[in-house]
Amino acid sequence: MRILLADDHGLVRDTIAMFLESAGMTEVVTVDNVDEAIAATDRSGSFDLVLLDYNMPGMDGLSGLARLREANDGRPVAILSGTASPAIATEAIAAGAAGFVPKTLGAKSMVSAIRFMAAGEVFVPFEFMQQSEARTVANLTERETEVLRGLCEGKSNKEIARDLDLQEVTIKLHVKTLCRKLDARNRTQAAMIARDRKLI
Amino acid sequence: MRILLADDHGLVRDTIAMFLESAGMTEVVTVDNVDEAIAATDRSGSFDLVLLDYNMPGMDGLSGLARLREANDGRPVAILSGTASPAIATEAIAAGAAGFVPKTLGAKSMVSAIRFMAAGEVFVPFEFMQQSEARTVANLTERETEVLRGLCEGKSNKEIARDLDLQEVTIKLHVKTLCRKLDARNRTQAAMIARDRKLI
DNA sequence: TACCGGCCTATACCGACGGATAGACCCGCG
DNA sequence: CGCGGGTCTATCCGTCGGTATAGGCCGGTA
Repeated sequence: MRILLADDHGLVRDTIAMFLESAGMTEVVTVDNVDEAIAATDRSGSFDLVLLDYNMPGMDGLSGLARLREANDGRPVAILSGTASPAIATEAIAAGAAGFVPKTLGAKSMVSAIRFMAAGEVFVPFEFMQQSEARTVANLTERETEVLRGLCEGKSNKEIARDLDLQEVTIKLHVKTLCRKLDARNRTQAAMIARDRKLI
Repeated sequence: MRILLADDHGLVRDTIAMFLESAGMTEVVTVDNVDEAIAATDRSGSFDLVLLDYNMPGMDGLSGLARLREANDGRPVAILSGTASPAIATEAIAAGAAGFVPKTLGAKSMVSAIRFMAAGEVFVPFEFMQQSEARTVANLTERETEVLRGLCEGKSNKEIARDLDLQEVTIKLHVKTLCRKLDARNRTQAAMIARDRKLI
């Protein structure tokens, strides 16, 4: 199996390459930027799999991915990254990546993943995607989060007041401060924002 | 690599087993129910990977998974299914499954997946999880979905009316029917339900 | 001690929302 | 043709939500 590995961190690149060769990959070509990667495909034909570091000279977000996909004649191109988020992984897949390999993956697992992607399947580690995406907590007090929970359940101020054993006016107050903190214009938008940012 | 394959469909079971053996698995034991699977682990020790069909005598949801996990000394046990939903897959992983293999997976990919899981990683096919989960559409008219979209953006009736070039009263009407159709008590709950059921 | 911030309560106002009812238009279908 | 469903509009009314102002309580801190 012929692999092209593009990563600008020399140490990472070389150790991965050595491991892949010892795992039985017939040829592992390494480069340290996108342009060289394209040159490599021109020189020696398309690879069974191309691994691209997400943070690398010339990548420019996902446009480097598109260029390599074209250069590799539509055969699988995957993204490799130590830092990227699940959202970026999803974008990459949507943009046609064959998979997403976080550098936290174990070496043996990486080999299996590479075989998997070379077979034409899409690979993304499950536990990586389950990461709950930063959860940008907006400095809410305990009361406010309780009220926000009620909002997200579509309750009225009166109901929330009853549930928390408070007065309705108090809930109104909290809702107002919640709207200010979350930059929402009303309770509905506050609830939607809360769900988006997963701070329920 | 020693594999235990438990599936009550004889044809599926035998073809998968033959393919796995031809792919270099040293030993593939096949059984057709949970009890026999446990007996197999007792007889010949733990396996590198156990594959359990989700719909099989004795499975009883995910309790069969728990029994096999114990019987296999904590080594990987994965779920195999042709029908189960992404939600069930997520549950299975949460319950300690090593992965989830839909029967739509290609044979070569399945072998890679098995190697991956045997290496201790959690495997779930990305495109399988992306399936947008039924999208239980609640028979909404075109207008209603437009209004619902506005609701989900936290807009007021007046704003929605302006955007759709209608009168505010009309929006009120649609909001009311939306609440009835979605079984919501107010706009906020309607918006949350819409998001949950992914019908925006 | 005095002060501050988080929390709770109260009163009051106004606009928005939710519900009911009713009339009108257009279009497809039996 | 009549009928029903979807759509838009209108009026009315009660409730709820959002804002403002003002004050009391409590725990931590300068």
